[in-house]
Amino acid sequence: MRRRILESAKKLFLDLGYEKTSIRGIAEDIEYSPATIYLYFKDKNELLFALHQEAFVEFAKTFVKVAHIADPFERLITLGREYLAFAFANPELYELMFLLTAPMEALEIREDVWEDGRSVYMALEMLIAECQAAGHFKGADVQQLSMMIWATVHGLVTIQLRKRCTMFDENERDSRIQGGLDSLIRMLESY
Amino acid sequence: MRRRILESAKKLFLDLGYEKTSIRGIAEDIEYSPATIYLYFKDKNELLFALHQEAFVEFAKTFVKVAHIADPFERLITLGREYLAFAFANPELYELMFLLTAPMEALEIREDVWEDGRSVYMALEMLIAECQAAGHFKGADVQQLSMMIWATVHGLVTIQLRKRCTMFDENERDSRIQGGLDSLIRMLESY
DNA sequence: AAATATAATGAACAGTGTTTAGTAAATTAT
DNA sequence: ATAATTTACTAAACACTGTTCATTATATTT
Repeated sequence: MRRRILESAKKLFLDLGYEKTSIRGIAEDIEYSPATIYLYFKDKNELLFALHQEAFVEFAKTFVKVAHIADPFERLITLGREYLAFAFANPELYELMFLLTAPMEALEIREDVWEDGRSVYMALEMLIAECQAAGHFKGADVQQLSMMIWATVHGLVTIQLRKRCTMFDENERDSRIQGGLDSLIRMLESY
Repeated sequence: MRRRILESAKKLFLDLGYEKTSIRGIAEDIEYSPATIYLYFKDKNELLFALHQEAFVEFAKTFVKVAHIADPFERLITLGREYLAFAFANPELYELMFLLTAPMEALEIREDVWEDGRSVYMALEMLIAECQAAGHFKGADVQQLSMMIWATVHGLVTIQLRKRCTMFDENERDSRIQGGLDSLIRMLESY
């Protein structure tokens, strides 16, 4: 039953977005009463946290996708592109993972560590360390550089998802965002 | 009256955060009925859009604060630091400006251009063009670089505000974020 | 003074997340 | 086989949110 709820929630969330996905909507979709949801999930935040975890499973495939690339720097660049591609192909999943407050509130109540975020971030740090070992980023602090790289791609996605590139014409927004990524790549190349 | 509503809304929003600020709460604070709010604002989104505009007035002081710095590159670096400082000193204002969906929805209904965002972004672009004219960022595309720089600082703020640096110990989060900014500055210095 | 405009409201509507006492069905114990 | 217990589910209600609208009181104009 828990599975059914999650599948319905995911479907509605992807179709309608976060704000339009209600407990009642999910209950109606699975043809149960709203109170039934609470037999399986403590509250809505917990439900969204479960979806957040599932989104990370999907997202992890991005890392798998680039794993075959032998050169660490090439892998990093491709990962950056794949990160943006994933975010724009799955905006709702990206919101669940990195923007919505609900999942992190659920985690905070539990006083649990954010294992999904930690493991993905550590993978990024290790990749950047690998690049450095291969001769890139001379003299850079891996931790700082990792944060900077993540912040940049995350910022690009966020600016787009939360509609903060509307100062540009519609036909120019994508190229502006991609241009930001290109600029990052160029800087990393010349580091 | 419109002023009173805005002041109350701002106060409650800063005190309680976005999710806890309701039309009824504002109405109670000014001792009027909730329906009165709608005599002055079309809906909640419009109210939040008005606050969004006020937040930009505050934010613009960040630019004024660095304007006296003669060297454009120094000005840019200081602006970056002030950007983060502003965001962390005024998280709710930053949310209104750059994260919440409500203000942009109000703008979209109106089919208006995002003048606040545009003017601030253009100021950034001009500052970066000025740096380039002074000899920095050789060969860089100003538009791309501007987007990249904004995305980075915005990403850093967003990671913090939306609690996505909880994979780090609490006593290390600030230094990780600041480290990301330091990394950006270092890269800009060596560009 | 009468007519009109303005400012404000009580009540209600539609919707949201959540809780709880109760019920029906399934399972276990006697 | 019957009684007791457990499990799965729900109808109803609560507290709250954003919003609308017919109505009323007050101010202004004719």
